[in-house]
Amino acid sequence: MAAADSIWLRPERASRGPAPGYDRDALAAAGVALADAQGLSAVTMRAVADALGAGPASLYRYITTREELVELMIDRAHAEIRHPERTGAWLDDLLALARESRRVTLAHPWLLDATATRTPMGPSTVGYLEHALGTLADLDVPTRDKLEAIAVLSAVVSALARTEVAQSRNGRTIPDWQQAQAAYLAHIAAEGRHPHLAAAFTHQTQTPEPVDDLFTRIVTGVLTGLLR
Amino acid sequence: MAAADSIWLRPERASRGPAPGYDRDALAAAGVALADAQGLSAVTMRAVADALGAGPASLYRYITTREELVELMIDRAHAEIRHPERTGAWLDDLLALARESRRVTLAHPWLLDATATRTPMGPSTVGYLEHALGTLADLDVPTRDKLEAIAVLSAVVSALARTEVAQSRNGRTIPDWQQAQAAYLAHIAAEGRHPHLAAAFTHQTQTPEPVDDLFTRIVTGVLTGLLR
DNA sequence: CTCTACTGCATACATCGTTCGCAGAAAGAA
DNA sequence: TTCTTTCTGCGAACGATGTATGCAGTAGAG
Repeated sequence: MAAADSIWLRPERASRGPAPGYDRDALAAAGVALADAQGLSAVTMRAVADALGAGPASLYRYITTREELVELMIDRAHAEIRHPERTGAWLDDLLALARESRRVTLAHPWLLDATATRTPMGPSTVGYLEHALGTLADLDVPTRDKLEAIAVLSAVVSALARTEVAQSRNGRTIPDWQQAQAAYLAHIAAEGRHPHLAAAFTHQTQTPEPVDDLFTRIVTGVLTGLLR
Repeated sequence: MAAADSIWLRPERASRGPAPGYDRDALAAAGVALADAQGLSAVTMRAVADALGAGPASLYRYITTREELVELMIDRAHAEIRHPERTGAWLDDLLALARESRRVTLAHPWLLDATATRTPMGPSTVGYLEHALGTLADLDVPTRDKLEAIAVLSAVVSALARTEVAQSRNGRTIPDWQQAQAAYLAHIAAEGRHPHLAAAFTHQTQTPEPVDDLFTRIVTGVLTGLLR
């Protein structure tokens, strides 16, 4: 196995030897269950092995590294993104796809951590990309602009989902770092050296916009700005 | 010290006891130097302590956790973002600020890892935000929209810088995961089940646009889309 | 001067990803 | 069938990491 082989190009089973007791899908499912319940950091090799009833070192018969396990988990989650039927109106279609992406991200918040630094490409992720490009097929702009718009769209959806997750956790227990950040910002605002920021904070007290409206408004703005 | 205290609100020196041998700035500088040279993962407690000539446990007299050290590093890097003079044209001003942000991010690529999941607020980060809001002070749109636009702008600048960093590393040695991903995408394109994606890849062979133009074009599109 | 609260730091610990080596099982070759 | 090859699960161990603890020494407060 060459060093630069994708797990998606490597055969799952060898031709010789005893039948494997597990498979990639089982590892991915166990990892997703753990991450859904306790976050991505709970997905340790030992925890996944335990969940499968396997020994800690057995996982390395299926993956070469922990990162590959996360890749499997990401693609498994991305498979939950439904591809809405095309209506012909590219903006509506792309909005529908973005909403699906948001839904799955909120269902698996650890995706924000897993895809924070890069987005590994697996079958489902590639399928998502193909569908997004298909949505824009009839639009007369350079292919380059379409790819850029899709990339920016993903970044924006992630950013929005991140703030949503942070706020939804407020209902239960507020993480230490958020409390510390809020305290510091309050101090800054009270200090008087940042008038625009202080003004922005007091303006914040109006009735909040429904999240769905906010999502639609921002995504629409970004997409129309990029695709004329 | 309460659990939810920001490092920026905690006094740097105690009133009693011997004079500290180092200070927060020295820790941050050592961390930045290590990260610039070998990436964020090279910033271990022991490595930073060694760089300072200190023992491994000494750092905890200045910070309570490794994350706080990274916070110090982030704010130190963000201090390098210059705040361009306001010309009165908000789009030009915000573009200039975005270019500064890009410049600093490319100078300290580890910022992409450090700020991937959240952006901790320190004095410099707050100063950046204040300046960005000031740039939009005369614009007649809701404050809410301005904050959103600035947040989306940051996300887009990071996303663009990430691809730039990935491509610039290509000049030297290509990381394994990039080779693997390229091989998989080539396989997908050759397979024929993803026509739009395959078409996009072949279209890619045109003469590349200068990076600065690409940056300006995308950021302009996003901002005009969001701020009418 | 005395006391108190800090300082640097050696040491230790728990946890993590990963490697190694071995006994046993199954597929292909004979 | 029998032999050989190549896989399987996995116990045990290794190196690295973030962090806690306890102690000897120092400097400002009283």
